Amino acid sequence: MATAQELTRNQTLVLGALSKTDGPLSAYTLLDQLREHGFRAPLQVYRALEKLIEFGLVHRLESLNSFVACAHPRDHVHGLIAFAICDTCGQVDEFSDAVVEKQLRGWAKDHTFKLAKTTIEMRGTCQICLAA
Amino acid sequence: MATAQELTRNQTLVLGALSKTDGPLSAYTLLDQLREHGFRAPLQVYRALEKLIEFGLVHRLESLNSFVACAHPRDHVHGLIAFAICDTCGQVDEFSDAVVEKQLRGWAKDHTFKLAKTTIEMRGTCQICLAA
DNA sequence: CTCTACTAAGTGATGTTATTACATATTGCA
DNA sequence: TGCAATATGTAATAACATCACTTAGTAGAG
Repeated sequence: MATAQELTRNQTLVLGALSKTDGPLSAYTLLDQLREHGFRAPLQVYRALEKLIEFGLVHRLESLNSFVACAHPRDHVHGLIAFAICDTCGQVDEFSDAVVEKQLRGWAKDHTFKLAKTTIEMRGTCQICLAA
Repeated sequence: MATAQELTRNQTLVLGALSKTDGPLSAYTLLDQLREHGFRAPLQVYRALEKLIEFGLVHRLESLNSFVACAHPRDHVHGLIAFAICDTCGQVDEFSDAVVEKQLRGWAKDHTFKLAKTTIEMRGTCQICLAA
């Protein structure tokens, strides 16, 4: 499997755009931002995203239909990841919780459910926006 | 706030369609099923869903862009709900886990994050499909 | 070296999900 | 009755995602 060392041009461009942005971006926002680099069609973005997600460099936020660069790309195998998304400013906080992971894996084991992927997304208001 | 006793015609139709179906339905599938009852436009479905979700009678599955009838509509105030979704047969298992809820609420408290809504969705293969 | 198989990329069309904007109707109640 | 609030109808459009087909690059087998 390819690693971060061997990203293609399109993958590099998409990851770059996500990395320099302080929050999630939709596929079409990415497309618009990358038009100046030659992107013409949604599929160019979606294909790059698919690989980047596979590599663990990008996460998809299901409740937002958007994408963020992974906050901890060095940790090759971080377990289950949770997100706290501020509905006011759009900031995303990425974290892991071993207890939550243990509980959910336990449920899956108890119910003979073969877990492929888990989504945990908390929506609300972040500290900064609460203060403002 | 309205309760299950006072659903409008459209809400009743949408909830009925979801209830008699053994799995999640998309808004447009609901629309198609309800055309014979006079539905003509997506908004009729989305507006009914919005209210039903507010009433706690329906849940939205973010990772599927679909909707399911609540498995425990009697429990007025069940806490945080998690879903196990079989990617093979589409079956959805709805459950609560007090420990998970405690952990996530704890994270929110520690980070002064005002929690509005939490999504937990596990994707994988259910027991029945594993056996098959 | 060159054939083949595989992976990546380009392009247009299309499919799917969700909302905006505006008009009309119904309901609860002073 | 008449007002306010809620619900509904309808068309258009926006936002998100994939399909089908084509072309190009790249790595290994022979």
